[in-house]
Amino acid sequence: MPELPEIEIVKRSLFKIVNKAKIIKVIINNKNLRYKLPSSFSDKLINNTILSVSRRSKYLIFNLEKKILLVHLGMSGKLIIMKSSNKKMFKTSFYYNLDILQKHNHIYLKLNNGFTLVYNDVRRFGFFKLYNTKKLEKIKFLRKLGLEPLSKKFNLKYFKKFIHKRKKNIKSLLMDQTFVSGLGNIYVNEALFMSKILPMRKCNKIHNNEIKNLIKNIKKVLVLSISKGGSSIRDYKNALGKSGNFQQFFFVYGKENKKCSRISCKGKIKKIFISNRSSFYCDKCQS
DNA sequence: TTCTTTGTTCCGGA
DNA sequence: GTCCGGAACAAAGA
Repeated sequence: MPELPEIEIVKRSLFKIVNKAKIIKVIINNKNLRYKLPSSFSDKLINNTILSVSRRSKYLIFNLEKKILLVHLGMSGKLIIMKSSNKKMFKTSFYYNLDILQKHNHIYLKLNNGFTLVYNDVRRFGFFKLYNTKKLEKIKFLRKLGLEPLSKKFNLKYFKKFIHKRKKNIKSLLMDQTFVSGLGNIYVNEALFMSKILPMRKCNKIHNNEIKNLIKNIKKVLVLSISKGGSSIRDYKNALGKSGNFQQFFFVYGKENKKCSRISCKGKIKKIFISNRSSFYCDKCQS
């Protein structure tokens, strides 16, 4: 499930391939993504040059000359680079391998540099949206997003101000994209474990030193994950077909009934549902 | 057939 | 008006 680090890695891995490349052909196999692609999509996208790719939260922003192509990968979306001449494929992130099914290739963007960008999505919860503007503030998906977790402004002061008079549980707060944007279920579970805070704690009952530690751990787990992805990406050409190594860094996510990974802890990882989302925590060291 | 998975949106109640 | 939790939604695999 792509969250901020995975999107960041996709962005970085796309950098050399798509920058300054012109889209010379658009093939749509299935327009029924999260939002149905309008019939004008191909015509409006073709002949545009990709000036750069940036990221905001879990969104990829393809900066075209006079337009913006906004891409969200949903829960199973993947961008794959294909060498047009020999159909050889390169993954753009490490959280998936290359055993992908052709039938889930929904969009092909053929570039003028010999590469084709392929959008593959089993669940089709992702989307592509083309805007006739260069102004990010005009895009409703981006307008309401909270701070980037890695920004300096995401600190104790901001945290305290936001939770003033609020009392939702800490896990739902961290999942709230209008508060902090880019975290998903996995990193929220991991950061709370690292901070020894139970996911169901009310956010207004968490002490300042705990909040400081939590903020530190959120940044830490994101940076660590990006660095792991980076190292995997660097040799991705040699790692063709090799499955991702992402899961090995999880402490709690998907570890139900496993022993707590803290050496001195005798606890067990429990699974509960909070706001309909699976939540994992150690029953001994998180409180 | 039913359950699970996700981020996002919407809605009713407080 | 604002906040919160729960449900709905998209699709497909187990």
